Amino acid sequence: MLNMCSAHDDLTARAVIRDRALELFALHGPDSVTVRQISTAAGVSPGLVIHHFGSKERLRAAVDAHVAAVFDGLFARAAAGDLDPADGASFAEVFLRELPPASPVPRYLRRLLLSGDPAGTEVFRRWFGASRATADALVARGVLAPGRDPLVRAAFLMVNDLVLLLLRDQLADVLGVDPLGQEGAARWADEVLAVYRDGLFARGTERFQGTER
Amino acid sequence: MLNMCSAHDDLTARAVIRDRALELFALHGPDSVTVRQISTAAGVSPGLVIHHFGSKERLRAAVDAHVAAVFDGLFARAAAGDLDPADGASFAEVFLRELPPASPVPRYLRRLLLSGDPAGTEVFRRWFGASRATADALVARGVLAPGRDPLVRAAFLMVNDLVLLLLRDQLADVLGVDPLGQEGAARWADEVLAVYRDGLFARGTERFQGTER
DNA sequence: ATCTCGGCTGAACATCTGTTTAGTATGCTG
DNA sequence: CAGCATACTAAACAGATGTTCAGCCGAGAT
Repeated sequence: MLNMCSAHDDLTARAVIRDRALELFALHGPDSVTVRQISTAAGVSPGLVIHHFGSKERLRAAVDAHVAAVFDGLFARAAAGDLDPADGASFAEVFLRELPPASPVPRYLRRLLLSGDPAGTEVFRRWFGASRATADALVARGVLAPGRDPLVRAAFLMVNDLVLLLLRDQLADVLGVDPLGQEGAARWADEVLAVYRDGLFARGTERFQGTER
Repeated sequence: MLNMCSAHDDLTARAVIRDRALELFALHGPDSVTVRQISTAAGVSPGLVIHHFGSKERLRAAVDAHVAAVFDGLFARAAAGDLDPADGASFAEVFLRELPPASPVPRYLRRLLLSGDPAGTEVFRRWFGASRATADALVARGVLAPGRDPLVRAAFLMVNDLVLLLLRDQLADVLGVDPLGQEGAARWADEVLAVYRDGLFARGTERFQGTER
């Protein structure tokens, strides 16, 4: 099984520091994490962290770049058709399945997107580009209706997907089931597809949709 | 001089400190903001901040409570039908219209939700409760179809709305227009309503829209 | 063998952190 | 009036923070 933790050699202390920093940053936010916490988590001295990255800020930038690279890889594989969308066809789900179960990357992405960091904006742009591309493809194949405002429609579909990553914990709280887990994802996809298929409003024809899945 | 500490805020230094802290917390995150920054922003000494709130952590809690109270007020007014949903019927839009244009509250809410703070979870719960109530009401009036999974459907509708607050900046970036501004909100609501009405998939009956590509 | 060099450490550095303390001014109450 | 409580400040405190520095260690080159 291939791991996307690093392109080349992996066990170098530099990479260990970066990975531990990623985890801690994702969990508590970069500002609340100290160099000493990172260094002890990586089993090295605080000085070595600075020695390798120059400063805490540059370490943060390196982690940003690393996460962006992970997403680049995922987008590239998605564009190459390497990842089968399966049913549901949700980027978020596919990505989550592609990463290790306890990967800190999604959590870090939340921080990246909601903090307004340029690196987060860049990932968002790329994600949107991919979303738009697949939407266009589905429209070309006659599956999706383009709508009057394809740009906005693509954005709408994308954030409907992305929001599962962002609000996963809160949704799990009120729903009582993890919307990205086994059962929750099924229920969520079911309902979303129902809306996408039949719309939201009560129709004159009584709601009787025999189409079971 | 002014009266002593009272829950009913006005120009008391305590309230000023709280408000400046809210702004700074919303902008940079509570962990990156120092007591001294807050005190100079409020025009007081660092000691006074501690004198009034006991500690920085308790100040943060006070700000959380204040934001929660603001939302409580909005929810109460919404429940009382005091806010007209207008068209589009988006909670996020209505709330944003109700707050001062440069209010730090939405930005603070983002942090609250992403940080997993209990206060954020509480606001989310309340928001979901309100969402579910209005959804139920619309179903009872025969406007909305309940769907097979009303809980999930209500959550879906709610986060479709909430995501505009969370990703406003990123969406504005890729769309080229603020989705909560004048023009952007209209375009967004148009497209969302179209999906909610007609669904997403190309129907047998072709709708001719053909201008693009 | 020596030399060198990069990974690495331990202790120190200056600065910044939240908080405390001592003290002042002012208004309220007896 | 004295007495007291409150809003507030200036200065200091202990500890944490990011960073620097002198030096150790082991491997590869000469």
